[in-house]
Amino acid sequence: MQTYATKQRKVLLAFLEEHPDELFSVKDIAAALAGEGISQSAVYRNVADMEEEGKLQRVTKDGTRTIFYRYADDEECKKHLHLSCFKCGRTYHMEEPVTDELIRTVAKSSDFEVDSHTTVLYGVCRACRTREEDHGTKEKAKK
Amino acid sequence: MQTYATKQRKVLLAFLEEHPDELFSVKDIAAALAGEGISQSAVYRNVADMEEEGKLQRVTKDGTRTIFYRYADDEECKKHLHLSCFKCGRTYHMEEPVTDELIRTVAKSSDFEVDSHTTVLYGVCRACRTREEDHGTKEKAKK
DNA sequence: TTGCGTGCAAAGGTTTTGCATGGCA
DNA sequence: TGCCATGCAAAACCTTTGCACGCAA
Repeated sequence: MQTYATKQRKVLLAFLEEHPDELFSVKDIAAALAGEGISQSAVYRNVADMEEEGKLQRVTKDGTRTIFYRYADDEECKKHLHLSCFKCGRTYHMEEPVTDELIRTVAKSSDFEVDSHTTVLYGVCRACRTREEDHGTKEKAKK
Repeated sequence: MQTYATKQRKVLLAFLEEHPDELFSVKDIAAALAGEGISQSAVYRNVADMEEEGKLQRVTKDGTRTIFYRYADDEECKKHLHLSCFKCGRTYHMEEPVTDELIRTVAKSSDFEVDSHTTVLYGVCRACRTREEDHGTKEKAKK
């Protein structure tokens, strides 16, 4: 796996490295790289490889049944868990000590070894909560 | 949404209630209910509704690109997070106090509100770890 | 030169939809 | 009776594959 560094792989990798923390479906990637000389099947094959190699983390997004990916080959990122806001789609990085504590806690209480590469915590980020509150206020004000 | 209690919905619900903690793809459900007089499209439509209503939790399973669902309408289950073992696929229920603590910790450290309905922690359960160790031992013994 | 990875197009699956009909309230 | 939900089949999508060719090592 990943024996040749083809032009297509370089293009894909470069694209992903330039957009860390963003979520892409295979389709998104194919569309973004449409002019770069990489076919749709090459995207599929490479994404599948990269997921196996652990360079991509799979993330789901609320409404759709589609699977999204996030570039996750950063060394630092391997040490902590990620938070994905399902309002804005932004990715947040949990602090390492907090991550470690969380993993230890679960290990102790449930005898379960959480895998930080596969696991993503979903919820709502600060920015989105604030925005909602504002909306709420405005809505009230209107009435 | 969910205004009529049709025969098909009852069948689907009954099936899911009988198999809590198990993961099903839409296809699995359609297959299991093949003889029950519910069409594939009805399964699709109902599953989509139920997911929106929060009765089903979406879970990913390693290899495949398929999305699985877990019945999650139990009142107790709404109070805690779930752990999904990616070796055996079993679901584990995190204790409520631990869940609360985890959510509080993340809220405090990252200002992020974890949603226990959307979030699933993936990893390896005790049983699977033990099994692997055994294998390891056996492998060594062989050499 | 060797053989992996690519592109293309076809095949294989999965999910969604339109429309007429049946069944719940 | 009035509508919502279903079934069926077609359409729309998405993903995988076979094969010949090009390119990295």
